[in-house]
Amino acid sequence: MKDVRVRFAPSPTGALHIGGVRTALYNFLLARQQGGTMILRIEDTDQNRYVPGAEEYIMESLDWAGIKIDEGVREGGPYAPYRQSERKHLYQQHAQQLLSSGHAYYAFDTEQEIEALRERQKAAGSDQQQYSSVTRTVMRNSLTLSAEETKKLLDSGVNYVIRFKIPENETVVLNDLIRGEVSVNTTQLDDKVLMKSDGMPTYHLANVVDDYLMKISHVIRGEEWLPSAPLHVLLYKAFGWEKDMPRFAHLPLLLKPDGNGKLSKRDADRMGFPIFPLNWADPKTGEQSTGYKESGYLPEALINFLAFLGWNPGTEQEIFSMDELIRAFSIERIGKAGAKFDIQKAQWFNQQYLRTKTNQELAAFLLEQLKLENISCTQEKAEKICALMKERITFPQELWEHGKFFFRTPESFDESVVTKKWNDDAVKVITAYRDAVERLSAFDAGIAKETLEQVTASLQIGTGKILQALRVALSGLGGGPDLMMIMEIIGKDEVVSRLTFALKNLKQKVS
RNA sequence: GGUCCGUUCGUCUAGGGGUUAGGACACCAGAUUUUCAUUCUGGUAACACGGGUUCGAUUCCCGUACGGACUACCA
Repeated sequence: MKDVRVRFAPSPTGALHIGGVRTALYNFLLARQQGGTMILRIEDTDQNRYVPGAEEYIMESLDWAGIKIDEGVREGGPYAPYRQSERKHLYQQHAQQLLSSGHAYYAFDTEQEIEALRERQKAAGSDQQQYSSVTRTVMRNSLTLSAEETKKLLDSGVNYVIRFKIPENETVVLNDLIRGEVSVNTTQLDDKVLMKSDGMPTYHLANVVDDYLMKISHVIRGEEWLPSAPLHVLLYKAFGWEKDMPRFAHLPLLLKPDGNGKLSKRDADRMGFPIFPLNWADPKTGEQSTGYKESGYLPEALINFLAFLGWNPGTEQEIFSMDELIRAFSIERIGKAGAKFDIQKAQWFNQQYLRTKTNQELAAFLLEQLKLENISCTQEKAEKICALMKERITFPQELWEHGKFFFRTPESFDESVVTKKWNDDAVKVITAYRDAVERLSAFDAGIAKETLEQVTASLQIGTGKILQALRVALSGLGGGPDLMMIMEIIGKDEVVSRLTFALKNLKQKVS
């Protein structure tokens, strides 16, 4: 068996779509598992759609996701260059080869002429595509024109394209690793443009030439390519590369969470989740998009989630590290049907991965957030807070969002808790407790608790009755981590001052 | 319209000629947590439909329906 060489081949027309990340991932998993090579090829043959920065964005996104590239524009490699715009001469050369072997021809038709053809076909009620084995005989091309006329036209500098001459009435059989045998008759295929009038190849030519030249063993790509795969097979045949043709695997699509259809940026925006791995500012429209990274998703969680969208190991294990995925992955276990994108599942994975982080790792997130808020905090205190918050959050930013009270005296208090729990007993206990704490010389969670119990015992009021009131007085919230630990972290002085503040501000609530 | 691909709980899916059709997310309930979250336990919930083949089909075959992709000098 030949070496496994796979490629991820995005075109730099914007940010990398999340579906693209999954395609890259599957390629990467196969490569790593088989000790093969992962290639990143930039398919920038459409100059009109080129977006500056997109290429860098793609590479940064893959870096973040942990998808490592072995050969590519940045890494180099034995088959460089890896940017198609820099391989122009190769496509020219190969197109010439097809021309001389009779598998391709020049076509001089203008846009208007093609449009007219389309109209005629439509009027005739034909299902046939615009440029085919029957219609090419009535168009202006090197098949209908004499050699002299063709040469004259070529020399005159008029626009022309090179089209593939689809064989007549032949059944093309494709053996897809995921879908099995897919066959189509060539009468259904049209004479696709191979070389555009600007001298650039189309995807079809470039992809086949490059995959062959780069010795790609497996083409793993989205299902949207399935309809043109037979054309690619025909191209391999025309070049005489049939025996070196890569294996194909067409991945099921990622579908929108509700309704039907391919997952789009619109859907993501509408449902309020990211579609791109990293933040992206569209240089053309100026539109800003928030990425998975910036939304607080951990790369390992996203990867785990994505891996399971269309693939599963056949066991009941759900949590897989990249290494485990590499070991367990197989193309055979990729499903055929499209997978709806369920962001809730992604959140669950994130939560799972977040709690495997050490307090130290989590503290880094918190400290970073605090810096933005201009709040200083020691490493030790941050770690203590993280230990307390870890099991209660899904995203790292919630360390701050749900833990603001560790750093800021609450200015408002949860109304429903106040209404239900702020009563005479609570005021009595909290007043006495505040005074008792004030007299303390040492203070920690244990002492805080002991002191509280003494106070409630002497007032003959159940601790449980007033705990919620104490919590809302200290944090402003009705829920949260262990109250005694909160007090330990904010410290004695802060406890006293918060209680004083609450007592003063909530007094009027007592009925 | 045409071509191709697909269809198991709401979602991701396992399974496969005879199963109580399994798991996970989500949802609901109970327990624990004197709060909230976590955790634990339990629960609701699926083989698109119609014909075959077969002793038997959700599983194999053929249709139908539905859905999707493609149908550019875009990838």
